[in-house]
Amino acid sequence: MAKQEDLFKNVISHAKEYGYIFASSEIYDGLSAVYDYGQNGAELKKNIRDYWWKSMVQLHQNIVGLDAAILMHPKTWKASGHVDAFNDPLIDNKDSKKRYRADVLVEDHAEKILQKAQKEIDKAKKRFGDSFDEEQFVATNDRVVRYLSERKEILRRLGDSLTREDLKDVKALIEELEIADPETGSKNWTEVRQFNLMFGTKMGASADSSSDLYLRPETAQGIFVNFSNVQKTGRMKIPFGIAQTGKAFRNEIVARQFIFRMREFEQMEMQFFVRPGEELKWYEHWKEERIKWHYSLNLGKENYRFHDHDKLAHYANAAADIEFDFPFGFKELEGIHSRTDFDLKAHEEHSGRKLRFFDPEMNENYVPYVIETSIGLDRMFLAVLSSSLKEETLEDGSSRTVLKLPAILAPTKAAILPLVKKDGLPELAHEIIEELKWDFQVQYDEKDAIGRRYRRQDAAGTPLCITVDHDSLEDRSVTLRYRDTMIQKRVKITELKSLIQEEIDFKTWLQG
RNA sequence: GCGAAAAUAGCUCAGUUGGUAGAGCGCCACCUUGCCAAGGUGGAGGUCGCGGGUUCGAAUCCCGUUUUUCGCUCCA
Repeated sequence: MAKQEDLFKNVISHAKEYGYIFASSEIYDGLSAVYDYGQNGAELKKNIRDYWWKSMVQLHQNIVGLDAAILMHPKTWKASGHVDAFNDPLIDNKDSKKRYRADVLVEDHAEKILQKAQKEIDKAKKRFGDSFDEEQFVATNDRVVRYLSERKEILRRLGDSLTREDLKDVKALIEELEIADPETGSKNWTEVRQFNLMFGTKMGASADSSSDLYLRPETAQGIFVNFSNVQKTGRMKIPFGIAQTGKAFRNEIVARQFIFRMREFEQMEMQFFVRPGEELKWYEHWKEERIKWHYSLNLGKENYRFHDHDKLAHYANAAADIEFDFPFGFKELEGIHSRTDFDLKAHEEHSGRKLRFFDPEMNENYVPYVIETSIGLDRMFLAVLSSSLKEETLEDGSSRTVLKLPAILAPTKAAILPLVKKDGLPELAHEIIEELKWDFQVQYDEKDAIGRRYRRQDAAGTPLCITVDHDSLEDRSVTLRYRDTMIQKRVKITELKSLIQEEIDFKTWLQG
């Protein structure tokens, strides 16, 4: 376990040292669970996104892209269920560490008072028998009247406080009523806090004319609300998919583990629309397709596993996660969900628009069922980064740090290194860069001994080094050195382009 | 959110009973070497997380606060 922690710390500090990931606004002490991608991180992230996009959109005639806005009409989140499902006042008990809904605690307490009143009524009923006038008793009996008005007052105040969002008063109420933890009896409570997973914001410059909006907590809804636009303008026939990458925001209660769970994160997802009844077939299909995509990057098959959900979300009829063995254990990397027609139907109801497809084969129209594949780009980034960082012991007993990124994802494809920084070698190196930069991200480095420069590129994840020496001036050849094997080859400068291309060829990578 | 720990140079850290900061690596310049890291010379860089307090004097003691990490908790 301690070893795992060390490994994770290594990944984090390596990510910073080599310009992959920085804490957000670090000069102001950082912002919790928000991170920035540095010069190399931005490249790696873009390359992962491209690898996904190409495999989804470019390779499938029936999948098209979309780039929906982060801000959406507020009704979207009513329809999706996000507004109601994640808007609770919560309170923690400091002793038992249990978390409760504050309003439920108070309501339960009020219910108990009602039961007390009921007991009085029942007792009286027994005593007086048939002559018992319940209405009169309830209106006049001191105890019952007191109980009932007490209960009424509590509920009135709770409702009041909640409407005014006065959480301090809810806490005060809990304290005044001496409500205890139902399980342990402890009255040691934290403050009441409103938990809403969605970030709110305002549209419109002045406060009084503005309307409340949310930053989207998932990108999926942007696809659903555009279903008809894309289907009609793209003349899409079922089955077809819409793919999208983009930022989403969640106000996580606890956001931890580096870029694994961030408040601002990027999703890559594809919603695949199918005929009702065929969804489970397609669900299996995409499970298989997606795991193949992951395997193609050679991060190690043993690092992946499926986790099928037993407990399904309100909208799903089948769901599985692809989990990855992160430095802190197997965790969700991608979700594949059979979302049924829940979302499109909900949007039909809330918008009053038809979100349907006329199926000529069946000669009927229907709300399509949806298979969703949704992968966290930042999580994929972490999976790639953490599984690529290796500490190797070489034959001579020395060690080197290598970032064995899949070459197709590496930020820099090749470093061009003059053996010495004189005798015209830097000039030739720059000529080579001028030649290669049109096709590849390449980098020049002349500082320090050649061996040290190799190691520096190893640690940064550059798959190839090209070294220019004195012979190069004569024979127009250079040394090509491979990061993973450390093997060196003498090659013609004119061959470089195709040799680099070979290392990062999309088809070769994806088809393994 | 609760509990614990930490915060000193870009990084890793030292700083003795309180006397206004050091090392190694890295970085920059120059010299030297030249195909698998750590040669020489010179140099830049820190109001010791922030705010108070005690004291003649605080990186060091006290209080508060912020951030980070770990555990618990939560997780469409």
